[in-house]
Amino acid sequence: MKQKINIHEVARIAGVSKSTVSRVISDKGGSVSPKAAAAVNEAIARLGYTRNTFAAGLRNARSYLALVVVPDIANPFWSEIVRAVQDRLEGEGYSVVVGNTDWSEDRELAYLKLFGTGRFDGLIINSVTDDVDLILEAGIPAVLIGERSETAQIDTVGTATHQAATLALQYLYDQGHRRIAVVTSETGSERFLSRRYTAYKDFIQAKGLELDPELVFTAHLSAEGGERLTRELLSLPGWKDRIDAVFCGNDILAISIQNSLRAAGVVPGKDLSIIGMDDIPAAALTWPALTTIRKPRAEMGRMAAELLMKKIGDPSRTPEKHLYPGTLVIRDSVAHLRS
Amino acid sequence: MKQKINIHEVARIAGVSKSTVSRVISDKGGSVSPKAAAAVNEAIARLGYTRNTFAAGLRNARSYLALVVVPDIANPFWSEIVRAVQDRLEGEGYSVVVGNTDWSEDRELAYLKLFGTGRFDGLIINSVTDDVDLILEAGIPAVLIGERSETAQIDTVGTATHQAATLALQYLYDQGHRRIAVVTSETGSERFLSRRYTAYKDFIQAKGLELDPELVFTAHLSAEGGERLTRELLSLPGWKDRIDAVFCGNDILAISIQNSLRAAGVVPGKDLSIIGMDDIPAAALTWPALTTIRKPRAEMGRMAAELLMKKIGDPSRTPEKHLYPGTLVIRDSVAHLRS
DNA sequence: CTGAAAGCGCTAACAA
DNA sequence: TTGTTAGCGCTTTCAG
Repeated sequence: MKQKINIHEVARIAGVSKSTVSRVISDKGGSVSPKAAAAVNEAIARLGYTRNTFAAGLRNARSYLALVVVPDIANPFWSEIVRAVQDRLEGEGYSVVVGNTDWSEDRELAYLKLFGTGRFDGLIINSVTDDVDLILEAGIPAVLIGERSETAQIDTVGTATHQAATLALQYLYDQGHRRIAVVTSETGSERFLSRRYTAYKDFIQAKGLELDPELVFTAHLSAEGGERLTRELLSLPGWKDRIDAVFCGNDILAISIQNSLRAAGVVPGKDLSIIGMDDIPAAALTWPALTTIRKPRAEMGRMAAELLMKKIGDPSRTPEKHLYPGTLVIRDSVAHLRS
Repeated sequence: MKQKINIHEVARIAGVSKSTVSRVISDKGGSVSPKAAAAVNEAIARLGYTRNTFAAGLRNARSYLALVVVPDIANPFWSEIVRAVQDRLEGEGYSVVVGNTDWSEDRELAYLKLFGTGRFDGLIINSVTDDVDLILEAGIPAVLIGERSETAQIDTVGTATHQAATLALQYLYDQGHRRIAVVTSETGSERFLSRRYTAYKDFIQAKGLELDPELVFTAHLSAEGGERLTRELLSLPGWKDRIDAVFCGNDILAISIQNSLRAAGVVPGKDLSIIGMDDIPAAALTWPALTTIRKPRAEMGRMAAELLMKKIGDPSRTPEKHLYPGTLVIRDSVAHLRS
């Protein structure tokens, strides 16, 4: 891509100066006569000129590049959010780099370091460590995805975890389940764990049920985590009489548990009810189809992108927090008990 | 991120000239005395200096940014390849931008256009359109993933589709299957379709079987495509006597077909055998677990990254073509027939 | 509304 | 082995 055509060449063809060309291409509203603008645009079109991002970046310290860091890009929940971010940001002239942490703090730190090289204008992140201070100190224009941090200092897009969890639990309850196990993330911050757990505890109490600590599990929110958890669950003495439903941290986990259960001769949705969270596409394809809580992924991604644009445009802006409610998607993985 | 610390400042602290600092940080092997190098490195560490990529890019027309374009990032097959590319390239000081085409030619073209803005040094792509000419003409340093193009003009990493397909078909044959349906991609180039189809045709002929055109299906290689295909398949008059196995274009499709079949009361792996291709993680988790052909994803991604680095380093290099063989992974989705 | 001119931070000749 | 110097292409005062 030998690119000899630069702003100077465009100016020459259009019969104006470099400055005028610059004013036209950087739509900052610099005053240019319609005639001059037209001439420039024509020259640009004719030459197939594209502005050199390095030179521009060197001047305005803008890379038009955003970094999005998620824990698991192979999980459709995240890939759809990333997609939404991409769609929105690309419309804004931005490119998006996707980072995958695999729930690893080290990888997350590596991405934060990569950000430090000054290549990116902004960051959208679902933090594993939840180390907001690091981001705040570095003065990085960032948007958090996930309702983890309590900080009001930083723009956040998330789901109302407590509401969503309660929704799931209430449905299980309505179907006659009373002995409900809960599985939360084994990675992630204490705070995060406690949010889902808090909803669980609150619910148990509100219904006047008894909280059995052995019914509170943690797992890696992945297919492998589901297999491991199932083994753990089935090895609980007398589990059949102690558990009639499992509320899972996400769909990937829920589906994996379903499969593992069936492999062990337990029929999910009949012998044991399963409810997930996220409503990834696969949830509708499993056997039985998974009952779960849907989160508005596209909307969340779009909003995250939106907030980032605003933040980059005005770094001193007061941060906003957008929490979206979950909705119940009823399928076949929860049995109806007449208790 | 006010970054006042530049090469000049480093030079001042280290007591050398800007050039010397530049020589140290761009490890091109410019001759620098150990003593000077040490002083520079110390100054860099002390000031927390990171080189301004725009300025550097402006000089050497290098962005240290690579674009990877795949058809479906939510498919673990692709996300693992991307991961491998990332791992390799990040070690080289590169960042990776991931593009998702959704099998859409328009989106692919949009990414090619994005590349044209000069932001990227290189491209790794699984082309939907297979429009290699466009890439070639633009003189883009690129590596193709997938065995589609016949061109020897461009570096390519892929799987030996014919070999892999034959492996699958032979296994079905060995298990006693004689009426084998095949499903290839409905999108993608004619050439691509014909490659898998050719293997099928060759196999049928080699075994002296009769080719039934109605057993040749095309589908979108996705979960939705699988549902649709299953309906199509089950509506084939007398399918029970005409098909005893289905060879699928990829695992996502195969799994979806399994689920759809079961929903229709047909037991996969018993009433109808299914064999996939890719060996994505989910293949081991389905019910029944999917028999499939494994492709060396990580190795392929690593090699693609490798080739791209070489190409960027020396654009006039003769392109290489690396085709990896598939291996059979036997699980439970293929019945053993005593015919 | 437009043009001239001064760099942004870095690298690569070229000299020393 | 080192330092000096001239830009890379663009934006942005500052005059006009």
